[in-house]
Formats: sequence, structure tokens, C-alpha cells
Amino acid sequence: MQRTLAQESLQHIGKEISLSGWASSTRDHGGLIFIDLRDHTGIVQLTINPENTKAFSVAEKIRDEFVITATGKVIERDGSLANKNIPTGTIEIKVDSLEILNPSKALPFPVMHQEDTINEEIRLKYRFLDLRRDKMQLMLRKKDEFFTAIRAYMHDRDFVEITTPILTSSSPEGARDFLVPSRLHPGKFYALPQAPQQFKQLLMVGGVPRYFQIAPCFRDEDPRADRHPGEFYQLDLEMAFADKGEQVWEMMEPMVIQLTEEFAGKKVLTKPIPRIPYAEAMEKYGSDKPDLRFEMQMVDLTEDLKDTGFTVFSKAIASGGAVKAIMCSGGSKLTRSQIDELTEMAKKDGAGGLAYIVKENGEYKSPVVKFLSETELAAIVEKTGAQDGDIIFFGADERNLVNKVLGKLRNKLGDIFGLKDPNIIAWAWITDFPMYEYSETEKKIDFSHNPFSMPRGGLESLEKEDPLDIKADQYDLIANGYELLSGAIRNYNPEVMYKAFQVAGIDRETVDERFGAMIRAFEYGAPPHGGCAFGLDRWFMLLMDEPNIREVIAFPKNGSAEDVMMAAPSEIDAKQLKELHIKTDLPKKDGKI
RNA sequence: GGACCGGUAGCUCAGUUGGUUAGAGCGUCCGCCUGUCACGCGGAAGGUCGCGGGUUCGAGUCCCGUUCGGUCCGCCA
Repeated sequence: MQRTLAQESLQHIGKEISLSGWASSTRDHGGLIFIDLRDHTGIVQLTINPENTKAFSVAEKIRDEFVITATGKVIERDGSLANKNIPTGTIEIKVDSLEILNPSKALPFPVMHQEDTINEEIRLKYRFLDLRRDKMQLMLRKKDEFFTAIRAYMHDRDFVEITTPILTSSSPEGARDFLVPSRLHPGKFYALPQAPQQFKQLLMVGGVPRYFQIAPCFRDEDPRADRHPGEFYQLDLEMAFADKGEQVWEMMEPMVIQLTEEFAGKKVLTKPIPRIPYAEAMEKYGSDKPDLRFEMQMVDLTEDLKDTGFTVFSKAIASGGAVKAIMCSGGSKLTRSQIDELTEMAKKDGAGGLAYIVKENGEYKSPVVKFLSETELAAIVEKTGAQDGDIIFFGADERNLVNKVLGKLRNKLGDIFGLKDPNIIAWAWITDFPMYEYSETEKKIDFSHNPFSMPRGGLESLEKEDPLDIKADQYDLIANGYELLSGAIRNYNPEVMYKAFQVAGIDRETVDERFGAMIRAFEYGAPPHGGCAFGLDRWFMLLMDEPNIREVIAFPKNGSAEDVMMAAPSEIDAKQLKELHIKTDLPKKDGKI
């Protein structure tokens, strides 16, 4: 007899059907047994009568999550017996024969009938059971839908999906590589790609006009709630003859909007997607990935307060710093301990403290207001637009530090005052990233993003301008405080490339050694090109309202980058190591390895 | 590498100012039950209170160390 799915059984009233699935709940009444049979389409109730002695004795043995097959007649339930809570509640299967295909040990945690409160460690160890839960089943199916929609969109616009090598050489992203020893070349290593960056650019030289790939990427860095350790998937794409960011942005925007509205059913805050230069984002929001679902912009008070009697402000300004403020509407409701907590946060980021003014009943309450002149106070109120019931926070220090501190404060205030509507996605392009930045750790000029971006002004600006003033044709796409895409118009000219690396203190020889393949290719008629890559797991997580990326990955690693189910990473046989000519040299801890 | 939060039965949790033999619900096992639907009723088994040390007459509870997990910073597009 052909197998029927749980949901389909509704269409077979009066007929004999066969169902296979998991026992989701068993209710043994002594003289009558009910079993909820579950498959991926839902649940249907089996009834087993004692007259059927064979089936009944099988049914008595069945426990949760046994795999069973039942054959029987679909019958309509009497009205009073119907279960309104399930779609198949108007019918049940009167079982003729019942078979246990495979029993299950007692479960390590309740698989069904339990909210999300199970310890994640144990969920990950038994991920195969965890995946049976409705929420995870939905996640897997939605992700398939998400990937399918993306592929359809890309194909519709003549992008060609091309897979690129997993065993390759180190790529330029700047994270730590995962290395794979080569047996055939003792002492040499492959690197897993941090991104298919060089290959996609080589495809442009190879005459592919539009490339994309849902590409696995590997980076050996520590995790975050929105960053899966080790591996993740990007929608990687590149377009030949794209010499302006707009060409890439306009290609991607319809997909971004379509997936937000149609796939996730959320509202896009601003259409078309706004474009904000990096410098402006830092000045207004103190972040290169601000959450734009709420305004709360910083205002610059440096000019207004340069002669102030409040020395914390005037000293910061005198030493070349800035004084900025953000106004939080309704902020007078903050308790003293909340303000203390915010102050602690600011101090942790390097601020000396966190000055504030509360406006209440037309009066200004603040530890600092007595140091401010009437004109200064008037300027502050006018620029911030503070009304009764509001609070103004100040940052006074080196400008970048002020931006950072107030930017984090802004984000926190957005949480506290519930300004982040989960049904809205505020997309924005952040453009005009600086080509270089000064690395405090290495005490030298370094690429601020990807070294393969085209510097604005090309060779001329590299030769004449202060490197820290040079902008790159580089952009991010952000949403609700997450960075979801990064991209650039690429540098396809070998001479400009060498010069760009030289500015960052990397000589021609090193460039040839690390990126020789790509530079050689650029000597043979490379078209201008540009592209980008989306972080798909993170994007999907945002669309699914999940705060943690592990919830949207079928088999995630834990926070220590381990697969606790598969026990990876693990030690390997001495034989394997020998074959690879590898000896381990582990640091000693308390005399033990 | 650093900071903070957490770890009590298979699971979810309670455990008072430090005080008798560490409890509950679910699950498991046994018994009863013919209309339940996360069935119900009765009974049983199940604990290195993460681990080690200390304070104390006495520690799940207080202190120190450590380990594991999570979040954040560093790191990372």
C-alpha cells in the first residue's frame, strides 16, 4: 500500500491508508490506546482497539520518538471528539496493523512539547533530535526557500554560478587561515578560502561577465552571537565592467527589498535604500553599521563650547578633540542606576565619564549645568532639540573616541527605550570607506578594508595625497545594526596595485608572492569590475528574528568552535601525522600537555 | 588573551540568615484505566549540588582557585 503523509490523510476519509513517522505522544487508556503519529507534514491520531490483539500489544510498547508504520482506515471523528488544535483533528486512523520500524532510547531532552528552554549544549550534542522540532524544521525549509529565491534572482539577471576551489592558497581578507597539510608536498599547506575573492576576480579576467556563488568561507576567528566560528556562507558575486558602486547597488537592491518584504514579510524603512558616506555615519551615529530604525543623531557642540567654564569640555577641545551630544527623548525616566550603568559602559570604551543634562518642568538638572553659561546651555538645547522629559548625554574627548562612545550609547538607548521595531528593516549603503587607516597595534598604515579596492583618484592620489585622506570605492550594506554585505569596485591595474600595497608598507616582491596569480592576470586585459558578498547566515538570522546565528545553521559549532556532536576538532592517528611529516609541539600546562 | 553572567536528578527548575535524610513537574520503570489529544490515577528507581581547596560544630548556600557553557571586548567583513 502506498504511503500517505499525515496531512494528506484528510483526503482519504473512508479509505485504507499506510502512514510512517515518529510517535509524538502515546496515551494508553488500558483498553484503548491513542498514538500521535508525526511526519514532516504534521500529526495524525492513531486509535488502537484491544480487539486487534496483535496491533494492541505492539502499541503498548511504543514510546516517544519510536519510528512506526501504521495501516488502517481513515474515519471521521464524532463532532465532540474532534481536536480543534490540529489540522487533522476531525479524523483519526483506526489501526489494522502496526509495526515498530525502530525504537528509540529514552530521550536526553523532550523533543516535542517544549519551548526553547533546553540547554543549548545538549541540543547541539543531539542536534539530530533537536532538528525534529517544529521550529528547526521550519528553519531548514525557510533557508531552502531563501537560497532558492536568491539563486532565482541571480540567474534571472544572467549571473552564472561557478564553484571555486576549497583547497587553495591564503586569501587577502586578513583573518587567520585554516590550513590543510599537503601529503604530496611535505611541509607545504593549502589554506581554506576566507572568501573566493581572487578566484572571482580571475573569472572576470576569464571573460565571465557576471559570476555568483553561494560560497563556503573559512576564517579562524573567535565567534560572536552573529558570527559563526570557522565557517559560514556568503552570496559572493562580481560584475565585469562595473566601475561605479551604483551599478552593484542597483543590481542588488531589488533582491534585498524583495526578500525583506515577500520572503520575511517585513517593512523596508526607506526606499530606495539610502546611501550614507562612512564619515557621515561616524559623525551622526558613531558607527559604520548604525541601527537606523531610530534617529537619535549626535550633534557637534565643539564650536559652541570651546570657551566653556566646564574644564572637561574645554580641555578636550583645546587638545584638538570634540564635544558632542545625543538627546534621548523621554530619557528623564532613566533611573540613577541605569545612568550609572551607561557611564560604566562609556568608561569601558575609554571615556573619562558621561556628562548629562535632564530637562524636567522647564528646569535643567545635571551635575554639570552649573559650569555652563546661559548662551552655552541655550546652544545645547537648541541643537539637540531637548524638551521637557528628555536627557542629553555628552562625550568630550578625541573625536573618534567620542563617536565610538556615543555611538554605543545610542545603540543601548535604542534597546532601553524599545526603539527597534522587529518588523522593520532599515537598510542603508555605507559608502566611501577610507582606503587606509592607522593601525595602533602595528604602528603603521594599513588597509582599512580589502586591499583590492580601487582608490579614488587612482595612482595620482596614491602618490600625492595623505594616505589617510584617500577614499576607496568600497561599500557595506547594513541593516538594523548588522553589517550584511561588503563590496568594492576593484583595482584592476597592476601598477596602481603595487603602489597601493607600497603605501601600506608591503613591497612588490611580497605582493607578487602572495597575490601574484591575480596581478599576472591583470597584465592580460583585465576588465574593470566590482562586486560584493553578503553574509547569508547573518542575513537569514535577521529575517527570521533570531538573536543567535547557531539557531539558523543545521549543524553549528559551539562558542569554542567545536562540533560537540561529531567531536571535531579531534586528535588524529600518529600514522596520519607521520604521513604528513607533522610533529606537534604543544604548550605545556602544569607539567602536562 | 581580557571582562561579566551561569552550572542542583535524563530534561525544566525550587532550595529561606549556613542547620535533620537536598525537593517538585516532566521523562524512565511497574501497576490500574475504552475517547484521550502534552490523557488521568497509584507506586518505584534516579543526585560526586561542575571539580578542588578553605572558613565553620555544620557548606548546595560564604571565600579562593579551577573547569565547562554563554555574552561582550580584543580579533574578524
